[in-house]
Amino acid sequence: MKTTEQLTDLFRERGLRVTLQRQMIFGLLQANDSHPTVESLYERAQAEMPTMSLKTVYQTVHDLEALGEVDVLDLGTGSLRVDPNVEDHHHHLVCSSCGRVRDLPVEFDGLRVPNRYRRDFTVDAVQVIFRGRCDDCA
Amino acid sequence: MKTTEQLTDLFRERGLRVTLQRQMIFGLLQANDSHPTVESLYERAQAEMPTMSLKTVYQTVHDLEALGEVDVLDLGTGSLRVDPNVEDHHHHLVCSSCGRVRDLPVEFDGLRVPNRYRRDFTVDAVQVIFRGRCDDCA
DNA sequence: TGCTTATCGACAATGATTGTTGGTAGCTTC
DNA sequence: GAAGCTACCAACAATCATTGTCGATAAGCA
Repeated sequence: MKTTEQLTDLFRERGLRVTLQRQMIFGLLQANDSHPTVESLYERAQAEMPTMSLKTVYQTVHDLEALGEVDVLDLGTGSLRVDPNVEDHHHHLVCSSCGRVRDLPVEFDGLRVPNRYRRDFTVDAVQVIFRGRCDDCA
Repeated sequence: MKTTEQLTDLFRERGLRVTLQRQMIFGLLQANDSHPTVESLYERAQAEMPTMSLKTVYQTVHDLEALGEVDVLDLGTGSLRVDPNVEDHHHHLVCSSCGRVRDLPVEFDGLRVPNRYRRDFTVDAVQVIFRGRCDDCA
């Protein structure tokens, strides 16, 4: 995703207002590869800004998603994960127990739907999820 | 998954009781490749057995899952999908709009997590989801 | 500086799934 | 075939993540 300054400009260009709350959320997501849940972003934000509301975090995350600055992933862990790395296409390794997520580079490119199975469908994305258990949970 | 008769035996072996409700659900899942939601199974069951409860469908589906007779999938469509095809490993093509699901054969076997990314993790499954739009939704 | 309106925070509502409970009915044993 | 044990049933309430509503506030523009 872009830097906080670039996001500020981008939001204003689109007629969106840049508030302290939003700037804090921008900051929490910068170079964050922990795939945080919305709830966990909220907790971290609230520690510094006690009036932050959960709704505001959801709202801002969805605004960022609409601008293509983050991916909001459902990895089957019960809640959505925010992934600010939209630059490098990658896959995910997920702990089935605690929900921890690790990014994986795409070393097996060319995953395609065989032609005869494409009928009636326009395919536009592949998501690969490896599931397992992290050492802390094993 | 096994036939209704085989499932009846299997349930009894495990000390589970086989009721009319469960047999009806077994029947609804036989050779069903539509990846139904629990809710849709419930609706179909209720049409023939008006007293069927949603809880019973959830319960039975989870019992079948525990016995390895169905997979319960979270494909990001908002509700769980029941997949009775546990025999042939396969992947899925999902319509982002209506949630329709099609099975895909595994033509790209050997998807592996590169060794250096496996540290601290024991990987035991891969899930590949192709996303797109079906013609009805396009 | 003042105005317009997007955003805020508080609260209630939704939808999918699970917990609880008294009564019922499968299965086993005799 | 009858009796008893207990898993299962259906109805209801509760939970969790997420979204809708709304009056008050403050961001950005003129």
